[in-house]
Amino acid sequence: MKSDSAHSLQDLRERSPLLKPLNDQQLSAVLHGDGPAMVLAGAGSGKTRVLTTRVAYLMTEKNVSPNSILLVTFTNKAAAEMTNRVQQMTGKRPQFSGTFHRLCARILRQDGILIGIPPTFSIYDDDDQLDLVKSILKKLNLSVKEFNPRLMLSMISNAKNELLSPKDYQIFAKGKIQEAANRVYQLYEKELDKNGAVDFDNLLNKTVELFRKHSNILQKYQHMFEYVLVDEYQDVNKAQYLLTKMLAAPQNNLFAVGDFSQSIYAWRGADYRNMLALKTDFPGIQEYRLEQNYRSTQTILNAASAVISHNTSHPILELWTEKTDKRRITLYEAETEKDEAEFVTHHIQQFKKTLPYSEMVVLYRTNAQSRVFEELFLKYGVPYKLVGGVRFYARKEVKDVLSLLRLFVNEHDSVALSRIEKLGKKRLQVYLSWLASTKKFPEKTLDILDAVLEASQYLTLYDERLEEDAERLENIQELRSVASEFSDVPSLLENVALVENNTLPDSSSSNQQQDAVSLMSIHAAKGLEFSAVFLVGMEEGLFPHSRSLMDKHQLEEERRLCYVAITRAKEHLYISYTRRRLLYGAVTGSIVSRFIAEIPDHTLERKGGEHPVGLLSGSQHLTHPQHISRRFSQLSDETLERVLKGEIDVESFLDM
DNA sequence: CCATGCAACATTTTT
DNA sequence: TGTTGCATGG
Ligand SMILES: Nc1ncnc2c1ncn2[C@@H]1O[C@H](COP(=O)(O)OP(=O)(O)OP(=O)(O)O)[C@@H](O)[C@H]1O
Repeated sequence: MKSDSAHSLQDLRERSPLLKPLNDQQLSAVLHGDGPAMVLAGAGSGKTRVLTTRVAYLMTEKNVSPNSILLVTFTNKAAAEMTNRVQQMTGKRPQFSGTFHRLCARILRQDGILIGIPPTFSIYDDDDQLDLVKSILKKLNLSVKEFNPRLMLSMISNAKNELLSPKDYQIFAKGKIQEAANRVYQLYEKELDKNGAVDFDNLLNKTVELFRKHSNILQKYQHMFEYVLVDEYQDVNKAQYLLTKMLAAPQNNLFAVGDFSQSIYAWRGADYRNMLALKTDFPGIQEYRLEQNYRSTQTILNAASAVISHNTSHPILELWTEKTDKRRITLYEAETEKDEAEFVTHHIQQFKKTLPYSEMVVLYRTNAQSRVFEELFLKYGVPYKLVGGVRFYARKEVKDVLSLLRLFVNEHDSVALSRIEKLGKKRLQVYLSWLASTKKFPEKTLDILDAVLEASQYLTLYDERLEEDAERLENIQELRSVASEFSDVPSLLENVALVENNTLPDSSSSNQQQDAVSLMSIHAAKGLEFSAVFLVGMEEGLFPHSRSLMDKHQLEEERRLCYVAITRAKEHLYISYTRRRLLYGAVTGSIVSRFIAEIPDHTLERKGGEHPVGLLSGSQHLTHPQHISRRFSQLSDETLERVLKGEIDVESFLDM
């Protein structure tokens, strides 16, 4: 198959409409026969196109049953998009197409009982996890002042990402903080067990455990999934790596696609070196490369590649393009974040003459930055769509109602229990006895939800005449309408836990429009593309984020994030930063991001501010000594703490 | 036992 | 800035 000459590739393209829109490199990858393969390719080179086309090709030309295809991606959105494309091409959908977490949830519902996980298990999100950690700290008589629950949780999560069980961790834990984390971890896992609950990390880890302990179950799934295809492989963690390896065996029909330079999830255990590990674990693996970029102009690619070339710890894949549009990247120095947003809004309105809003996006490092843009968009009537941010399902009233439902499904869920208890002991008692004494519950999900609301008298907590309460009640209505779409409560709960940060589909009219500008974090933009990209807030401390300045690897991850941001743009790229910015309510002087200095000058066209870029322009303005010194002392304290705990090695500490 | 108010506090990124 | 937790008072 792989020895096809260019001539017969052309033949194939002629014969199959499916294969027509592919270049030679893409086509060879799609046509890969059996056995392991990986596609290494930079941004916009058609990795996703190759993946979806290969699935279609397997199903139509190779007579592979859709039921034996496993297609894994990292977000539900990407999964939906891929499923769609495959369905358009073939009219069929793979047996499974979704995230690792969803796959694991499904497997554990089915077979988790073998390792003590009941089919009714609750899924704990980070709020639930934090609640659990806090309650354990209390139980252990450890002060939350001394042992920050968030820190405890992240240490536990890091351990889990390394697949360290509580027993394993016990051996490594050294020093006060780690020993405390160790004690918490031991209890934490016990509590999860008792509660019949699984946290995000355990969805993956417990599935690995299940496969290791019960080879017959593993075999069942191996048999089911003859072909395993994974997108964004640079972002798999240890458990995900093992899962793909286990599931692909014994035929090893593994097809992994990725780009080192787009690895942006190291902070949650992802490791791009897993892509290199494939070469060791599958010595015969066939490697494909795609080098033509179809998305961006040469100018944009030049900028992206100049930035990423400052990274030294991973390979960088080359790209070229035929889009030779000479338009330069606009760099704008804004006075304040409001000025920045005005600038962006103005240009969006200009672009509207030639582009739909949906082809424009504002990208930022942190979700908090979306606020000013929302305000100005509202003011100027620009329709927008906020992706991510304050999660609908993280809102208090929504979580409360979900906790009521969780208790309905799983009475052992102590986190849900104490949440309801906070609403009043009596209310909890009444609710529990209703659960215990009711013989027959309604059938429909929505009817159950309504019965639950009635029994708990939850709605009486709010007064619709108060603005704030009215909004909460509205959110509950929204949840009701979501509920009505599910056939049973467990699947409602699972979806709510696993579906990524859907924004509140609130009533503000600008949210309802289909043609709208997107507002999202760079992380959320991975895999997407837009004609016009506004990359905002390019300031030291914000991007790269202050919490990553101390470690070389974290800084490189920020740079990869910058690469991802730049490469989202098809034609127009606007980059901006401010001279001073409101941070937690206080004015702070800003410093231009170092990444801007890494972009070649000739690709840029400067607007705003008269000061040369790359200097500390604006920083002499309006500095607030208190604020700055507080932030700096926090930084060094925390750094020191991490060095002491061994999270940062001494060498890189001295490097800083 | 519960509601209310104020102060401290914290903030990256998300499955 | 928005939230969360704690202290106060009913
Ligand atoms: N052979 C081709 N001819 C024309 N356009 C193509 C071709 N291959 C891909 N494209 C287009 O290039 C763009 C980028 O493709 P795709 O999203 O698959 O790239 P990617 O490598 O997955 O990108 P990223 O790494 O950013 O996720 C898409 O708009 C796609 O339709």
